[in-house]
Amino acid sequence: MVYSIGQLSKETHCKVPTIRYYEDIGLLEKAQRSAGNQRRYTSQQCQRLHFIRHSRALGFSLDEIKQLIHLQDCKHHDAHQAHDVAQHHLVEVRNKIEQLKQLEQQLLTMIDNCDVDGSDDCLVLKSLNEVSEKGN
Amino acid sequence: MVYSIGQLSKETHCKVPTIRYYEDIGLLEKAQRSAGNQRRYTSQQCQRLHFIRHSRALGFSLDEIKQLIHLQDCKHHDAHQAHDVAQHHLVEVRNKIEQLKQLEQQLLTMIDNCDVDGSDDCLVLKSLNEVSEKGN
DNA sequence: ACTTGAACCTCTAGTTACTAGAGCTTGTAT
DNA sequence: ATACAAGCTCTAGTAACTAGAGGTTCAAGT
Repeated sequence: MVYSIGQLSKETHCKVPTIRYYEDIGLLEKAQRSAGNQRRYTSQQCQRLHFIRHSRALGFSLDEIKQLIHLQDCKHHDAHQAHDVAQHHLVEVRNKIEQLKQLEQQLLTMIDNCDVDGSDDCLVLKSLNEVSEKGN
Repeated sequence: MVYSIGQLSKETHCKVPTIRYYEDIGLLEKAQRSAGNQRRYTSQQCQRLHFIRHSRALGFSLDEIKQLIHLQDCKHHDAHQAHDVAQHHLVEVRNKIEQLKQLEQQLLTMIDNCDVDGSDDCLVLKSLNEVSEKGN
């Protein structure tokens, strides 16, 4: 099976300029070209792009994905390196969730305070104007 | 009270280049200048920068903050517009939390599967290679 | 008054992960 | 043979800053 860039795009739900971008930064190897200089992809490359998109959907950065791909290509890697990358990413995701939950609470408090008040001024603005001496 | 940019930076925990950046994009009004062309800030501007940093800490985008500032400056605004901006932001934060929780689950599953297996290959890579037909 | 050095100035470019557009060429179907 | 979709390259734009170069000003100490 040989794919044009448009076909690959449909297959992987990855936009055409994004595919070219991945090639530019060396995440996808340079595609073969047709007689007229158009990109032609193999199933292997399609598989790799699936891997990249799947990883992106899980929130891995392009840099992390580069590492994962390297681990895949390097036969003699430590079995647990990919595991470590994933583990590290999990920790980051959990931190992010914690941060956002705190944020949610602060927003809620702000909005609720405003609801209680029947006055002309929205307390949201007042609340944002209060200098929080706590954070850093 | 008059502040130099460095003093303002300390007061607000906002880096110097960031303050200049905010001025560039029109989020902070242009500062007065000393005889030697250095920026001089008033307490009002300090207050405004506090407002901006506080809002950023709550995850508002610079665009949203521009709206909030406009609401503050415009005397005859609808009392609930700022409320709406905050409410909308809250929804976004909650969506983000939901997404991240799903992500956390997928990562956990991936990592756990790998732990169970005692083989040479880390299943994290295998897992990322599986084409998920579900997502879009 | 003079000197030193920290803090300031402007301007350009880099970061992440793409996206959009201009202007041109190729592939394919009729 | 011709039309037009799809491809090509290259540049620039997005968000929210950050870093660096190369030069100027301020304030404190002598």
